[in-house]
Amino acid sequence: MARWEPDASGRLREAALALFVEQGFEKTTVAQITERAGLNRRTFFHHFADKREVVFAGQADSEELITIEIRNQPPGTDPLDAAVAGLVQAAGLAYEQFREGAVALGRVIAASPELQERELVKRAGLAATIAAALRDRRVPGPAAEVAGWTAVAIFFVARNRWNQPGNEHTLGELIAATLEDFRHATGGPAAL
Amino acid sequence: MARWEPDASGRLREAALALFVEQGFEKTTVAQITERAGLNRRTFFHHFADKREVVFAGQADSEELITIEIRNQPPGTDPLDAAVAGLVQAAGLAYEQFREGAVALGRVIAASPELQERELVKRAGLAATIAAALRDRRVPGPAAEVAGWTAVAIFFVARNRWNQPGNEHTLGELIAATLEDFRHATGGPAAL
DNA sequence: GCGGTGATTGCACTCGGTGGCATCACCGTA
DNA sequence: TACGGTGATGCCACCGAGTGCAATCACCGC
Repeated sequence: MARWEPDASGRLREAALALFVEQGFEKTTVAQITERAGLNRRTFFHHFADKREVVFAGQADSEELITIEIRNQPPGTDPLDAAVAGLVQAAGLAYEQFREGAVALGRVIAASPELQERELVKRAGLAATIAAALRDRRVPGPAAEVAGWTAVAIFFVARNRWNQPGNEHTLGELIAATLEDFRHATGGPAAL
Repeated sequence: MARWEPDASGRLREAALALFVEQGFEKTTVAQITERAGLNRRTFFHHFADKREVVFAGQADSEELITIEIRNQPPGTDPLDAAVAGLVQAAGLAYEQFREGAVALGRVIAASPELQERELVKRAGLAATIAAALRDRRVPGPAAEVAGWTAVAIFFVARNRWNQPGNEHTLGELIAATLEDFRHATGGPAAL
């Protein structure tokens, strides 16, 4: 018989998310979380680097997947298309399943400046990953970095559209549509 | 005769930046800052919302300037060109003067994850400002948001090039060059 | 000289996060 | 069966950021 109930990390996460939904992120203390999970405050910090991390720990690290997908695009593919293809790939695995959970989490994050900060850090990491993958495809450094941020922006704009109440499309479709919108607006009549 | 030395806010900022350069952001406590400035710890938080804010308080709020400049672009101008024109305008005023100070500050920020987080928040605000200005020009919402982030990325990639040791160009020139790099890479041979 | 206003101060408090160490379950091995 | 290693958990003391509240003081207008 185990001295401790199993899956401490999972219990902490569950308790934390429930409390964040109930009373918001800032008003929830780590002590409350560990109390609900039946664990010690110190134990929380053995599983999560800080209070914010428990929110983002759930999402799979799809960065490697994205890198591979970008690398596998046919040579000569436009960098933005390649980057977006990588994101579509990752979106299929990580997002399409649990719309409900994602919406609840999104609300928690949207209500907390602290969590939005952390989300921006994640986005920056994603943009850097994409930029590195594009550089491997011989895209010049500055263009690769800008394209990385553009692809990330497309992804999150699409995710917001996907989270909208009346939405019927898949995330992949919305990513493609957002890329198209951007190209149409900026590559369009005036430029070139 | 004044009971207090004047310009408490300026003295705090000066003391803080000096200490951040000397020993880094995380290893500097607010107590050290106020001690050097000859003020009380509590007073620090009357002038700055938090420890990070003292780093960013210096930079002028050029967001209004950017909005106006974007609004003044000739009708039919490509959204990215309009956004970048706004940034070039702001860059001229805020950056071109003090290369040295900017470089030192850049190093402090680059060495501190906490400060980079805050910088990302500022960038997000900038992107939102640009997106709003573009929507005023009847650019559709999603495209405006993506273009906002792209313009911000162009700006900061250019700023990094501008901060590079051997650089001889102005920030404005580098912004234009980075936009050109991006367009060449992604609007180029494969697309369209 | 007097009252109002705003900047500064002092104090006590909460909370996030860390360091160090003890405890205990579990596992492989002798 | 005993033993030692490993990793998860618990406990305690501590630091530093940030807040709430009230007191103090300079300055300004009257």
